[in-house]
Amino acid sequence: MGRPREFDPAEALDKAMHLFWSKGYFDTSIRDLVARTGVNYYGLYDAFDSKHGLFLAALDHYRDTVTRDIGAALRDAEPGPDAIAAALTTARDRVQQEEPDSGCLMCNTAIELAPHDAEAAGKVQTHMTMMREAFEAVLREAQAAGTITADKDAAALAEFFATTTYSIGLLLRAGCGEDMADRHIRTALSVLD
Amino acid sequence: MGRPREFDPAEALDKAMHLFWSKGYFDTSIRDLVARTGVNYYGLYDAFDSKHGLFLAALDHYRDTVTRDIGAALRDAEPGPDAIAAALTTARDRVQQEEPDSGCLMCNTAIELAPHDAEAAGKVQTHMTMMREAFEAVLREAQAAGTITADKDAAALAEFFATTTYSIGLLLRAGCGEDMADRHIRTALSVLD
DNA sequence: ATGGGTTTGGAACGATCGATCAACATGCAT
DNA sequence: ATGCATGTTGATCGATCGTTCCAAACCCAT
Repeated sequence: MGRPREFDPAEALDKAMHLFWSKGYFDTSIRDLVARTGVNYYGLYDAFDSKHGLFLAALDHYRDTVTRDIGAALRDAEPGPDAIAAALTTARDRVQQEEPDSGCLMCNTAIELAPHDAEAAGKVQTHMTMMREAFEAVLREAQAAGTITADKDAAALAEFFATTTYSIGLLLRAGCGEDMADRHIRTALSVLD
Repeated sequence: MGRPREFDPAEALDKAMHLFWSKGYFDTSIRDLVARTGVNYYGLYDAFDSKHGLFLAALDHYRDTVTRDIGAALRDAEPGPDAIAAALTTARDRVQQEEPDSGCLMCNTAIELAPHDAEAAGKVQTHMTMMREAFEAVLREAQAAGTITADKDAAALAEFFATTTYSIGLLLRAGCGEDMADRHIRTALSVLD
């Protein structure tokens, strides 16, 4: 009983994630978050404990939405170079449908917080590992199917493409433009030739 | 006449650069800078105008030292795959001799400030262009000398390796370790095969 | 030796930070 | 209809932010 809350925590988290995504952790204030989410101070603290707690929740939400879409694009295609290309271009698109120049939240967090925030660093590491494993699974399937030559090191390639996904976020956040991101994807894919 | 200043602005700038490099812009306070440089508030403001001015000066100083070393490694080697490899491994070393996990100041700035700070974004763009041009010059020489096949797109490769240099900073700052950076370099170099 | 001009060291400013709290609003259980 | 538990609202907290300022320290020109 008691008064029911007027906001939807999931919706608030999504809005908070987008703000952190655009402005980063330090440059986003609680007041900014209150304004963006429409949720009052008490509600935010009740649901997420602290600014830091809200940020960690936003990282999880990012993994469950944006990263999920990239993984889906990777697995939906026939295992081979096209699947890798689909994942990378999906990363580009998924990140560009955001406010311009937001980049990738995980990449942004890796740089802004990882060296000085163990919890955030852990989320980034987990994310990076997830990406690497997803790429590696597809690469091994592709090698089994013969769409990628078997003499290549699948583990090393998986790491490389996971890092390339981050690089796309980096390029877009740096304001280099979608064209440069595309050229980077094309060149990166040539390691499969 | 008047009392002579007790500190060397160049030395102070170098110390400030290392602090920004490690902690980023927002998480570094003027008080931190005063403590690290040993220079008083007045001296810092007199020499660099503001925290932002000091940061921009630090970016220039970074270009003139760290980036310069990478460019030197690139040009000192025989034009070809080895020169590219030398530049990338120098980037790795030059960045690792810093406090662990500092990464690359330009890459860090691209992500932390570029979308919301036009001046910082300009410095990053200039830096990126410098790197790209340096790689492109060497790649064209290598193609002329025959150490890299002439059918490859030197401009696209130059962009790719400039981005790869940033990626190395990203990996190291994310705490992925030097081994992963090495594997990334090795895989990236395979686009030249 | 002394006066004038500059730097030093750190106190102080207003603004804003993350976080808390108390007064008020609200809706369910009775 | 009433009481009570919960949510809302926005003022407020102490800390810290970037920046400014001032008195004391200092050196050089005279």
